[in-house]
Amino acid sequence: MYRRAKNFDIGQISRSGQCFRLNPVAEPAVNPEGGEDKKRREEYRLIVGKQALYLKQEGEEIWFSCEESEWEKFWRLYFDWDTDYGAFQAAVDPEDTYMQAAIRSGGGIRILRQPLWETVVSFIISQQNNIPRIKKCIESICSRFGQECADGRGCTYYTFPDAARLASLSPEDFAPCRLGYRSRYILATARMVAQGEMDLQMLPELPYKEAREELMRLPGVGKKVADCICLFALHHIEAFPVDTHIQTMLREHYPKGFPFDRYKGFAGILQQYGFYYESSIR
DNA sequence: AGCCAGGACGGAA
DNA sequence: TTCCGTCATGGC
Repeated sequence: MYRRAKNFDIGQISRSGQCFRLNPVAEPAVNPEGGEDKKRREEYRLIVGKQALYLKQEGEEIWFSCEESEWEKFWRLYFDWDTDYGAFQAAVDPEDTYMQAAIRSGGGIRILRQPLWETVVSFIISQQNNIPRIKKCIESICSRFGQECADGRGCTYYTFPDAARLASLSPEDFAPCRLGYRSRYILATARMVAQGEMDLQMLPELPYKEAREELMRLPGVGKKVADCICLFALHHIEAFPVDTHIQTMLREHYPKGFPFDRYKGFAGILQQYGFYYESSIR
C-alpha cells in the first residue's frame, strides 16, 4: 500500500536508534557524482512482534508492504501516523539555532510505539554499548530463542522471544549472544516478568513518572533506560532520556539548562532530534 | 592501539 | 545526596 506524508523519513527513523530491528535491506543508492540524489530509493525491513514489514521511501512517497486492514489494525498507530510533528517543530524557539539545525537534519523522525517487552530487553542491552553491536545482540537472541518465520519474499526472520522463554534459559545459554555483563540483567528481568513479580500488562495504564519508577525495579533498568522504554514503548513523549550524546548536547549548547518548561509535555521528541543530530555529526 | 559506546549498581565519601 | 570503580564486548 502507498502513503504520502510530510515529517516522515524511514531512513531517519531507522538511523535514529530507537528501533533496532528497522534496517535497510539493500545498500542505499549512492550518487557517484557525490551530489544530492533526490531520487534515492531505499528499502527497509522492520520486524515487530510476529510481523515483518517492508518499507520503501522515495521523497515523500512511502510504500508499506501490508494490506489496508493491517495498516488500520496495527501499523497506523505504530508509526504514530496521525500525529502532527510539524506542530512540535513549530514550537521550537526560532532563536535556538542548534535545535533548528537538528530539526533540519532529522525532521522526518517519528516516535514509534514499540512492543514493551522487546523494548525493555533491547534497552537493557543498549547500556554502555554501540548501536551496531546492540543490533547484533538482539538478532542473536531472536535467531537463537525466537520463532522462525517466512516473510513471503524468500527470506526468514525471527520473532523476539517472550519473557517466559528467556526466563527458562540458563546463563550459559546466553553466552553465545555476547551480551557481556548484561546477560544476568536480562535473565533476572525475564524471571521477574515471568514470575509475575513485574506486571507489564498494567504499565501502559500508569502515568509517566509512575511507569518510570516501576520500570526501575527491573535489574539493569536505571533512569536512562527507563526513560527510553517510557518514550519508545509507552509513548510518554515527555520522557527525556539523558545519554552521553544528550549530555554533550546539554553541555555544549544548553549551559544554562535545557528549556523544559517551554517544551512541557513533549521534550522527548526534541530529545530525539538532538540525539540524532548529535550522533550523526560526529 | 586505544578510546568509546543511547549506563547500572554497590559502596564510599 | 553525589562520586567512583567496576562490569563485558567489540565498533571504529
